[in-house]
Amino acid sequence: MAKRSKLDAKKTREDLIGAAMRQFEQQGYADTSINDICKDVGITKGALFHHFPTKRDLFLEVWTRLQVAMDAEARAAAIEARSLTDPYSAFLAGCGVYLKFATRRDYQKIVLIDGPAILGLQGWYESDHDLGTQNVEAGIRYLAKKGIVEESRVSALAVMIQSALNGAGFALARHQSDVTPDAIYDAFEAMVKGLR
Amino acid sequence: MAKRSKLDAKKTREDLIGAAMRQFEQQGYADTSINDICKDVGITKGALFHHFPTKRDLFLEVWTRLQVAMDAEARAAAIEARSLTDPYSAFLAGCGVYLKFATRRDYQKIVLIDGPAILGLQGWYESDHDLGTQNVEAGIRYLAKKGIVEESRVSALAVMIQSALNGAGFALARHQSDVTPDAIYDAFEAMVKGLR
DNA sequence: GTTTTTACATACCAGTGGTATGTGGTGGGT
DNA sequence: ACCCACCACATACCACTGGTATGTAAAAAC
Repeated sequence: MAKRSKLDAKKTREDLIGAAMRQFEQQGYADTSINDICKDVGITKGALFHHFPTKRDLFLEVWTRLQVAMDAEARAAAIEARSLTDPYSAFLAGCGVYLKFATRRDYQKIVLIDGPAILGLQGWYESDHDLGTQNVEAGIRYLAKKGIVEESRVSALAVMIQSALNGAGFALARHQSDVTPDAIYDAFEAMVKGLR
Repeated sequence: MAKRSKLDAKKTREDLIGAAMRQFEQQGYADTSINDICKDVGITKGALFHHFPTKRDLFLEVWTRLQVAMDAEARAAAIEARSLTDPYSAFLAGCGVYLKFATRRDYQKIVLIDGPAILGLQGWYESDHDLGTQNVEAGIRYLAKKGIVEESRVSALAVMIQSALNGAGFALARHQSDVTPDAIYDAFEAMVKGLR
């Protein structure tokens, strides 16, 4: 046992998050046991509970990592598109990134499916104020400033459009014959275009 | 112990479902223990596992009850509105009923939040084919027949609009100042009207 | 009237998340 | 150079969980 330095502690913490990320994605939160995660990392429960006071806290960390990754990518895409083309397609670009994440297995299982059940609706929206909502709402608010949608509808549209993208992600993950990525993009554009 | 007839068995079964419904709503699936439900009903675990082979099956029964109730109400509202006015407002009437359910605490907690985590995406859609999706899709398909939306977009629009209504229900439940029922209805109409 | 089935109760199990405590190495203060 | 508080773990233990195996008395079937 030569590992006691602070640097090694940081590493074990990251290992824990990594192992938890994998197992939460593959088996879900409920079917992932603390012991399994520890065995995966090669430590004992004492270590895990030293880094994370509860299983929920570990999950929250994993959840946050995914949200932050999504946020960064969406923000970058929106900013880039915004400077190149019109605000409308900039908004669509941001939505495209979010939709991409909503199709990913890990994002689905951890953020969209287990997230609400573990963190609760309160925690879901309180924890970092749900970066997904923030992004979509920022995009719509931008459209409102440009006069494309009505100011009073921004908040309501934001929650609905974000949810719509979530549902689209789920539908795509199911690989139903008539719900293809193209069909989703097409229908989404048709739905959003009507706002003008 | 005079209760052994089939009639009494039916009653205990209903009692179990009722108690489970309440506790699943108030404490969530994970924080509701089999023992608590049994204590509530006044029986032992042996009886519960006689009626439901697993905790998940009991949850599925509760989940189904809610879905069936929603389906009946939505179907009735849509049919009534359809015979009175145009297909478009008939569709809106059905969506209104679904939105009403999406705002209810029990429907939120059991069907929308815990449902996906417990049943999984597969089970969510397989169990009775998700009556919510069925209803929304039927409405949109009806609109397509009337030439109001494009036939090819029906499935994609269905999943997205249903999800949008879910998100709207959650937003309404949070009582945010700028997301009022009126704002939601207004924005939803604006979003759907654009499809024509 | 006997047998089978139903509707429970009882006793028990492995595994769970969580806690209390122990312990050896590390790093900062002097 | 020494000391000691603290840190990063390990160990041992806990109440409780969902689930099972078995028992049992009443009801239904024949």
